[in-house]
Order: sequence, then C-alpha cells, then structure tokens
Amino acid sequence: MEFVLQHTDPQSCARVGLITTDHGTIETPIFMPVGTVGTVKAVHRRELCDDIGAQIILGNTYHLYLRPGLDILERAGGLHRFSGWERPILTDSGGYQVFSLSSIRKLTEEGVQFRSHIDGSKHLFTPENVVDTQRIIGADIIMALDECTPGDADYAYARKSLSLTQRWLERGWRHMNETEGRYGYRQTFFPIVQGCVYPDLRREAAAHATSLGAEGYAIGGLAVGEPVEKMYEMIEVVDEILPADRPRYLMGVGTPANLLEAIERGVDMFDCVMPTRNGRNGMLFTRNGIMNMRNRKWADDFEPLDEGGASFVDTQYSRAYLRHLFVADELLALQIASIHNLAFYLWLVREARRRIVAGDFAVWKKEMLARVTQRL
RNA sequence: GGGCGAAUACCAGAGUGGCCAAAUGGGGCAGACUGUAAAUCUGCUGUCUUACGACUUCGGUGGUUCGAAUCCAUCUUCGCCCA
Repeated sequence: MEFVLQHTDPQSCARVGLITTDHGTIETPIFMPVGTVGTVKAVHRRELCDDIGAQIILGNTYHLYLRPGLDILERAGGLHRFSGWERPILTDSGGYQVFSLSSIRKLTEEGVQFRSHIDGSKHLFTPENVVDTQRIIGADIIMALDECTPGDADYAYARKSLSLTQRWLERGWRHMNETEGRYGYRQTFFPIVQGCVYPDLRREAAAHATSLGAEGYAIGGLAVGEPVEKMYEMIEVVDEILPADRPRYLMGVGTPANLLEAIERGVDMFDCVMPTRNGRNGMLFTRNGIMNMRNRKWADDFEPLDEGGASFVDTQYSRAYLRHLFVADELLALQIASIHNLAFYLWLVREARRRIVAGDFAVWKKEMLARVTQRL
C-alpha cells in the first residue's frame, strides 16, 4: 500500500490524499461502507460500485471466521473472489466485538475468547491468529487486535486496557512481518490507537504505534459512549502525533457531522454502520437534514426523495412511496434507504475533498454542518 | 316460528363481582441506533393533565349490589342448529 498526501488545507488540518493498493486506489478523505459478513447489507455490488461509488469496503474477522469459515474462504480464493468485490477490502480484527459482545467474551493476556453468538461454541482470538485469519480473508488492510475500551471507562481501567492493546499490537505486528499473504497481492497492517478519553494515554498510544513505522494508523475506541466533544479532542491529540505522511483511519465513525469535524482535524478514512443500519431502520441522511421515513408526514409527500441527490434512487422514488415501503415492511425500502445513505456519505467525502483542494473547505463545512444536523 | 351461542378499545381477542382504563397480539404514532448478535430495539396508543390524579368506557335500556365488563330482565344485531 502507498499513500500520497496531495493537499493540505492551510486553514485546518484537513487533507487530501491517494491510497494505492493492489486492488485499486482510494481517494481520501474516504468513507468505507461496512460489509461485516461479506456483504454490504441490502446493496448489490453493482450499485456499490456504479451508483454509490464505494472505493473500499469493510469485512469483519469475527463474523467471517464463524461463517462461512476459513476453509470456505480459502477455497474460494479469498473474500474478493468469493463476493465478487474487486476493489480494496479492509477487515476489522474483532476488536470491536470485544466491546459490543462483551457479555459473551473473556479477555486474557493471550487473547479474547468468544462464545459464538451463533451456536455458543468457544473460539480464541489472538493477536497472531487474527492476522492469519485476515490474510486468509484476503484483506488489503489488516487491523490489529485491540480492546475497544468503553467510552466511560475510568482512568485505571483505560490504562490497563491500553497496555494490553499495546502488547497485542506488538505481537500482531511481529506476526504480520513473519508471514505472507496467500493470494499474491500486498496486504498491509494498521495499528489501532486506544486510550479512551484520556489525553496522556492517547498520546502515549499514538507515539507507541508510530514507533512501529506502519503504513497507516487507526484511531479506535471513539464514539463508544463518550461525549462527542471528547471524541474531537482525542482526534486532535492523536493526529498531532501520528505521522502526516500516513493515512489516519477513525474507526466506526460516524454521523455526517462527525465526518466533517474529523476531516477538519486531519482524518482520512472512516467507516460506520450508520448509513446502512439506520437506513434499514427508516432514517435517511441528506444534505438538508435527517428524515425518519416512517413518520406520517411523508405519507402524501410525492416529491422525490432528495432532488439533486447523489443517487438514482433520490429522483426515481418519492418520499410517499418509500414511506409506504417501510410501513408495509417491504424489502425494497431497505435497498433504497441503504443506497441513498451510502451515496450521500460518499458524496459528502468527495465534496469535502473537492472543497479542500478548492480552498473553501472551512466555509462549506460550516454551512453543511448546520444543514445535515437538522431534522426534517 | 323454536333452540343454543356471541356482542370488550382501531382490529383480533383475554377477562365472568372489587387487585380493570381492562392481559396479549396486530395496527397506529414517536424515539433510539456510530470498527453490525440490528429488515432491530424502546416508549406511547379512552379523555383531560407535566405529574399526582380526575373523568367517561366493555352492543342499548332498566335493575340487583357498598361495588358490575362480569349477576338479572328486556331489546337490538350477528352466528350455528331445528322446523
């Protein structure tokens, strides 16, 4: 993987860059749709490529390891060939499941033992074997195993948790360097900076990760229960330390407003389930604000979903029709909402990129921020 | 014409003397969702009220009772059976 920093906003930390992988290039800032189990839910590959313009998507180690399993993935020739997605893939390590599945896992020095949410069987994930798994999945970008620390953790716990994450990082990094990919293309490894909401821990984590000399860095453990101002503060603290010539990936974030704020603070990559999950639950993110499509007020609104929006669904379907589909529990509703939201997110980062280059990012961001947070 | 049964909130349907403004499901209305255990989850859903609470409800009418969705009489409607 290579990263070229193409432009930096003179008025802020916002940046424009280009990541090159063996599966193609990624223009940053970028939003990466989440496809946990090998599919971006409710969205076809063709829509993802042609209509949404996704340049890279996510997969998840924990989920793919459990199903379909490593044997099938390996025999398929990796997730790219298995799913037909030919552009880059980034896989999360299972670190987020340490947080989200905390009731069915046990943390030890060696790793994390999950009780499968599917059948209850036990599986040990270590910093080493999640690298192996991600190599088998065939991810272009492999994430280190970390403990995603809850946003409300106290200092003592956050320190202890960070320390474990750092030991795991060193083990994963070493294992990565001792192994090779099996499909003939390059795979790269991103450390994850933890430290909860504590600036000194974040600084220590950023410095420690940077010392490895990785090709890109992730900021994890944010948007997990802490106040949003804390999140922005932590991004600032960390981005001061992370090398400018490497991409920074803010994991799991976020709302359109979160993206704008983080881009301004120097973040290059994002992923979040919000556009797809909230979309399936009836929420549309648009340039003009948020719409809950299940609300009665759309019942007889025959205007296009989002005139001039980034996707074909925005003009081809009316608000009243989409509301009808949601109320009637029709599957097409999930597709339309997912396509719309992802197309909007990709438009948002593309536009941010354009504005940074044009030099009016700050003005545009301020205006967008006011609009996207409105409730329609 | 006779017999039996049933009528409960938007719908279906439980409840058969006080713990009933009335279970449950559906529907409706609103909210939540951030590296996906999520096409999921939560709340509200007689009226007034921020709440406490007050008021009006269980086909109609009239009774019994301290007290009725629940018991009695009668009427209406519906279903089934006999002629």
